[in-house]
Parts: sequence; structure tokens; C-alpha cells
Amino acid sequence: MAHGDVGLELGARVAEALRRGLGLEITPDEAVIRPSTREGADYQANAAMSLAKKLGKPPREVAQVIVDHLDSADMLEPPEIAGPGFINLRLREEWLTARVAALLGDTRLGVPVVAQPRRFALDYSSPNVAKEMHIGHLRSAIIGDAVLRLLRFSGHEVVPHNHLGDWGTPFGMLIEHLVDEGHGTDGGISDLNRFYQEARQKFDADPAFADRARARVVALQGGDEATLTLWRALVEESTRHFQKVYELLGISLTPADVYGESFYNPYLDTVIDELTAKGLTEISDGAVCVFPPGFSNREGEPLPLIVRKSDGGYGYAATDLATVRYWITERGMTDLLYAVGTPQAQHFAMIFAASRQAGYLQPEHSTVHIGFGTILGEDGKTIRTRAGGSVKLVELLQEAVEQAAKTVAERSSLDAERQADVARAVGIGAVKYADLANDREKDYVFTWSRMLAKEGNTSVYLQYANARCQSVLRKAGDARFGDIEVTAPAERALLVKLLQLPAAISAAAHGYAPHKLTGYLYDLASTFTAFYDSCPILRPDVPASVRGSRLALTKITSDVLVLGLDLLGIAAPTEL
RNA sequence: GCCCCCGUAGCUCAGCGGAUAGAGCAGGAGCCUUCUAAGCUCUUGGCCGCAGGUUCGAGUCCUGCCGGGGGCACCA
Repeated sequence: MAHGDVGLELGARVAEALRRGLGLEITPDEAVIRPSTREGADYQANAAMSLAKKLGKPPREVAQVIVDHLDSADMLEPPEIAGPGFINLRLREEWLTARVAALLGDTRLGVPVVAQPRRFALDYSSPNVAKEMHIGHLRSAIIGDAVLRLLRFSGHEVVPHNHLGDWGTPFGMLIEHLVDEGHGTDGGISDLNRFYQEARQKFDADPAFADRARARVVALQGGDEATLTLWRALVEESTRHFQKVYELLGISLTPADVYGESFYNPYLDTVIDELTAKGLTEISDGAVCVFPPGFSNREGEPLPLIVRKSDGGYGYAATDLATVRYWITERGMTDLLYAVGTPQAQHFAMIFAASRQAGYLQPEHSTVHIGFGTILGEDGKTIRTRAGGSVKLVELLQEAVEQAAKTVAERSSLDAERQADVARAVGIGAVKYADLANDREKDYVFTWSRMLAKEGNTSVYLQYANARCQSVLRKAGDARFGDIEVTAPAERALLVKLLQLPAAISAAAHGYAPHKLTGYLYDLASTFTAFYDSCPILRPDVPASVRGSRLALTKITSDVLVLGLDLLGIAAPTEL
């Protein structure tokens, strides 16, 4: 039985008190329940102050009405009014212990499934074919995957789609280069970056090659079967590379999730026809444009969304409009999500606006650009290799694992094979956690030392806390879980914290904000470690009932940490 | 020039209109005969960029300014 967010439950009770006391209807949210940092208070209700003016009564009087009518004897100690009208709420031990006991063995750990599931299409990762993934591709993959996991766990349907850059003029030169290199001999391209650069160089230096490349673009767009076969080979080769990176990173995308730009080709003419039929298009400088209201260029003139370029080719605006149309009208999605960097904010705002005008989006549909900031080097500028190139993702991840392996070797007593697994979990976890722990819309500074630090708010701290839980549980022998009891402040703090998982997941899912979950998990891990430090579990002098209670708390804590880390896409080894 | 985002401890960052603004790192003082010290406890450190305004109450909302970043017509 999932009871959900304690704050919402308190809010409902405060709302009920106001209804009974003053005949006033408010939502649980309007009760303004907040976790409290005050000594002796777990939560506070701030509704009295916000309602005082509306009611024409002093806030403390409103607070008194709430307290007088609050039906909470089962849940709360007698509430106290403080200051201008705060109501301090302290949960009763009996209530806490019963609630936490219900978490033992609950696979959802108290987190309810949403009442009204929605259907999300989520665009994330989206690298370019024939280019190796670099650090610029990291955030979309990590954030998108965490959002996917959070929404699915919350009970929504989520269909990921990997919007591969698999179409366009560069494919002419790439295919010609593939022909020159003798496609079919081994089928593999060992270095995608080099392959792309060689093609580029030939295109720039060799006019005959450039002509062939241009002709090849025409053949590709014309559906020439031999050309398409070569193009598919390139796409498949790249997909294999992407898949390796996803597996290393622990990203759940598969080749089945690929909906590349080319996928939408058959719809592009339709989109333009429909936009034109609605009277939304204008020809401007030879290009077919839509001018959604409210956007202007540097001359103050309306800013166009160029759906068909003056040379007759389609721009990415056309593809993105076709994407909206496809997922809403053909697939019946209710929400479209895009995990793409914030520099694209204006583009998406225009796409969404035009999609509303075109009628692809109706009022019941929502679209969200899950934007994220840029990864910066320690100099505060866009991160680069020393040579000035982009940092290859595979190399970055390998370095993370290698650095983690050094620390693991110093500290772990596990055998070599299991150490390798731990190093992978710690190294990859560090990269993902460092990304997810910051507000995604801000740029963040990529620092090995901070990311792989052995202390502080890092993934390894959470993994370590879980490993300690697991170690205790392994050593428990025939000791059994028992009823939860509170015998120390650190124990009580842990109960309160364990019950805040639903609120954390809800906040993270609603705001597409994984950092709200990392913050909670770090809090929980700290609370647990303080408990672990001050409350012995297996020592001989601990009474059996206390041991049973603490073992159960340890088990639940571990379950919450493992679930939370899993929702972030981070592994939680049982030993470090 | 217009639009968007960001300025919080020395550094990296949380902060939902609510009480005396919180963490981590770095600095200082302690804690391993004890379930994993990748840990714990205590502690130093803030005119929340500046100036107005709204509000019973502003780091949070509004306006202006200063500083930083990004976007603004056929690359995606």
C-alpha cells in the first residue's frame, strides 16, 4: 500500500480542518506544508498566514482554528503555533514506525503510481551518424535516460526516440568516401571521426570528388537503391558505435528506439501542404517560411521558421514539425519531451508555437524542452582536449573507470574481476551523478577531482552507504527483521527521511529535475551514516528487538538507495 | 539593437513567497581494541551583484542598472 507524500497527507488534513472550521475550501497544496528544520518539528503548515488577509482575520487566529479542527491525533503530536502563524507539526512515533514498517518488502517503497498516466514521447541522445560521440552528447543521454526512468516508475508510458542525424548533404561525401575505401571488405569503420575528416578533406581538396559527392546526394534523395544500401551501412556502423557507448554508460536506448531524421522524410511534403493549407506559410527570399508570432530577428523583423530552403531542400524545422505531427497524430502521445541543450530554446519555442498554429498540438497536449547547460572545462570555457578537439565520449568514460579502478585497488579487498565491476559502477556513476546533481539548466564545470572525490556529495558516497547497509545485512546471520522502534534521535531522523522518497521522486519527475532526487538521496545517505555511526546494530549488547528494528531500517535504506540510484541510471554494487 | 538564462560562503552548488539562507570542498579541532574511516562529530566563513517596488513577509515576484553566458534567415 503506497501512502505517498507525507506533506500532501498533512495538507489534506489541514484543508479538512479549514473546511470544518471556516467552511473554506483549499487544496492540500494550498495548505503550504513544508519540511521543517526547526528543532522538534518535522513539517510546518504555513497556510494561516497566506489565508489571513483573504479571511480578514489575524494569522494566529486562523492558525488556532486549524489547530482546533485538525483531526490528526493518530498522526501528529499536538501542533504548536509559533511566530506570526506557523504551525509546527511533529509526527508521532507510532505513526512513523507503522508507516516505515509498511515499506519493508514494498517494491515501490511507498511511491504511488500516478492517478492519470500520460503518454510521453522523449527525444534524447540524438547523435550524428558518421561522427563519434563526444562530450557534447553526454548530457542529453544521461538526463534523458534519468527522465525516462523517473516517468516510467511514476506510472507513465514513455516512448524514447533517438533522433539520429542520419540525413543531409554530408552523406554525399561520406558515401563516396565509403565507396573509395572499398565498402564490403570488412564492413567496419574503426575510427568514425577520422573517416568523417578524410571525407571532408577530400571534398574540400578534390573538385572531382566534390562533384561525385553532390551527385550522390541527389541519388540518395532520389531513392537510388545502391546508394541507399551504402547509406544504410553507414547508419548501421554508427548505430553499433552508439550502442557500445550506451552500454558502457548504462543508457537504456536500443537500435529499436532509433527514429532518425530520415524517418520523417515521407511526412515532410505533407507538413508543408498542411501548413500551406492553413495559410501559415509565406515565401521569403525564396524559402518557404512560417512566422510564428512573437519572434524577431536582430533587425526587429519577424523571425522565420524555414521549412523549405530556397534550394528546395528541407531544413531541420521541417523535420521537427514532422516529428511533432508524427508523435501526436500517428502515435497518440499526449506529451512531447526534448532533452536538448538550452541554446536550442528559441528553436523549440518556435516549433511548438508553429505546431499549435498548425493544429498538430491541441490544448490537451504539452511540449517541454528539457534544456540543459553546457559542460565547461576548469577554465570556465567549453570543454576541449589540450589539442583543442572535442573530447571523445568513449575515452572520457574509460578514463573515469580507470581513475575509479585506482581507488578501488587501494581500498577494496574484492578479487580482481569484481573490482573491475566496482570500478565501472563507481567511475560511470561518478560521471552521471556529477551531471545529474546540478540544476540541469545551468552550465556545469567538469572536474575529475570533484567528481571522483572520495568524500562529499558524489555517487560513491551513496554507493558506499549502500555497501555498508549490505555488509550489515550479510553479517546479520540468523537475526531477523523486527518491528520498527525508535530509541534514538538519529533513528527517528532516518524514519522521517525514509518517508520523503515519494515527495522527492514526484518533484524530480514533475520538474524533469533529477537533481531533486540526488539531493534527497544524499540527504538520506547522510542521515543513514549518522544513524550507522551512533546506533549499533549487530553488537552483542544490542537487545534483539532493537536489532530487529535497526536491521529492518538498514534494509529499507538500502532498498531506497538502490531504487533511487537506479532511477538515475547508476549501479549500486553490494560491496565496494 | 531585441529576446532568453545566470550572478547565493574562498571554490563548486542547493534553496518550493515563509521563522535565525543551507550542503559539499577547502581551513581549524576531535573520533578507528568497535557492524566497511570512500566514514562520523564539532567549528571558522554570507550587505543572496546593485538600486527601487509589490507583500504581513522577498535570495525567491516586478522594474531599472551592472557583470557573465546564449540565441537572433536557409548547418542541425
